[in-house]
Amino acid sequence: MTVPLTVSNRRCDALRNHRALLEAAAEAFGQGGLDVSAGEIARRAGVAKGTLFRHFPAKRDLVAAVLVDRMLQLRALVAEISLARPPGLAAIAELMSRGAEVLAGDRSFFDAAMREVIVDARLAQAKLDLEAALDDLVVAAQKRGEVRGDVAGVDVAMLMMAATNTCAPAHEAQPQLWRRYLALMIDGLRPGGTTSLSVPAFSATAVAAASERRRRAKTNQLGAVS
Amino acid sequence: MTVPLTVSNRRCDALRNHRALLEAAAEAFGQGGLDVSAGEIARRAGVAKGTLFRHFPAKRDLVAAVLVDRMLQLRALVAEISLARPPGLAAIAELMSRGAEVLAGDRSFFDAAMREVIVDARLAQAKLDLEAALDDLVVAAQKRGEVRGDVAGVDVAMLMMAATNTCAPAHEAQPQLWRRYLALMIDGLRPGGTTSLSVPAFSATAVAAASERRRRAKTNQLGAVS
DNA sequence: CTGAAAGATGACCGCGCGGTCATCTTTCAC
DNA sequence: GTGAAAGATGACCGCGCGGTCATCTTTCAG
Repeated sequence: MTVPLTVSNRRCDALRNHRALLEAAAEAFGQGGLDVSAGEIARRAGVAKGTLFRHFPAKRDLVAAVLVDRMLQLRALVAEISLARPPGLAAIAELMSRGAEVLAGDRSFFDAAMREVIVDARLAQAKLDLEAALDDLVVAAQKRGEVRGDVAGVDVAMLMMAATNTCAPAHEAQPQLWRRYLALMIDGLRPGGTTSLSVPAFSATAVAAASERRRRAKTNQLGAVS
Repeated sequence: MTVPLTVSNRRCDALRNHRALLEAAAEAFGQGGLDVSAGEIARRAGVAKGTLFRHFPAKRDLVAAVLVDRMLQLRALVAEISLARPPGLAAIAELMSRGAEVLAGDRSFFDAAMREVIVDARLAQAKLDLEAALDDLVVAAQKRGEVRGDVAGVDVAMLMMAATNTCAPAHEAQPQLWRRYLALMIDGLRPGGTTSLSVPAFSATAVAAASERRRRAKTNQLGAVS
């Protein structure tokens, strides 16, 4: 029996184009948000539009792939900081700072992409991994009394996004602006806060469930008409 | 000489349609963001598409008009709280909470609209008024030692937007989620923070200048080609 | 070297958008 | 009541988008 020598069963030119498309998409989305057209991305990657849609059947698949890359990048950042630093608020502050740097480079792509509810198995897994790693970091800091007890890992991600997204319109004029608001938010993580959080943290599953509910409602409505 | 009896020199049906369009646009943008089409807004207002473009020559003029309304609403909120409460962090906290309620109802419209650099005299004036009122509130709280000395009025607005915009994707599933992050941010406003802000606050003029610079660069580039 | 399969190509499609305009309707001063 | 001007109308336009497909090109096992 024959065993393939290459790990991937795809042709080498296909692999090259796939990588070029991902790279071009990451750069284009980072500069212009989700409004960058598929044709423009194909042009930047040096391939034809048809090739793009051969590798990514719909635009949202390309978006999902770029998002997965970003998630893995953030996940690696958490791992790096967890190994290099004692757990605590300082480690979380460094993570937020360097993580926000990544997000700020994306302009509003990350934000815009999160608004679309994208169903993609790898993306979901990357999200779960990242959130779990963040939870570990937060729990360790809480045990040392450096972070208030009522926050979770996902809150750290939300605050990073809050700082970078809100400053995205000013990115050209004030590229470091997000640092200002991130600093305020980090101080808000200290224990001794006077304001009760009063609401549970962001929940991706709750969002997905609501989106699904709305989809079904719309489908039923359309079905009743016809 | 004849003196007009009506304050406006427009016909009464035109006034009615103008108001209906503004109302429909505010509701539609609040539900679906800037992507809601002009045709859809006209339909909701009960007029034809041509009528919309008679009152607002371009879609961005309609957006600007709705934004001005929101700014005035927030401005009135600041005035109300300034009169009803002693100045201090508690007053700012209430303002942020009630202001964020307004913004959260808009979903991501406010956010999306701020990303487009809209040149509109009345909008610019409304922004300045709002910012000045916020500055007064913050300065008073700083004098009482309840707010760290290195924040400004515009920071309060930025944090309100940060909390609501970041939670906008979850609005359906967790309509109160923004309260959680707003609470963290308010605690970050207290004095005694360990993190230096290190960057000046958001500046609308800097953003406008950068946008203008980019526009001129692009124009020159196109001009050189032809 | 060869041929068949995998991949690349770009002209093409339908759609819905922002915006226009010739034509019809309403208002209101006189 | 009347006429003229202001306003309302909706068919229409050009555009650029996401996505398709018949045709041509490249790869690579045998």
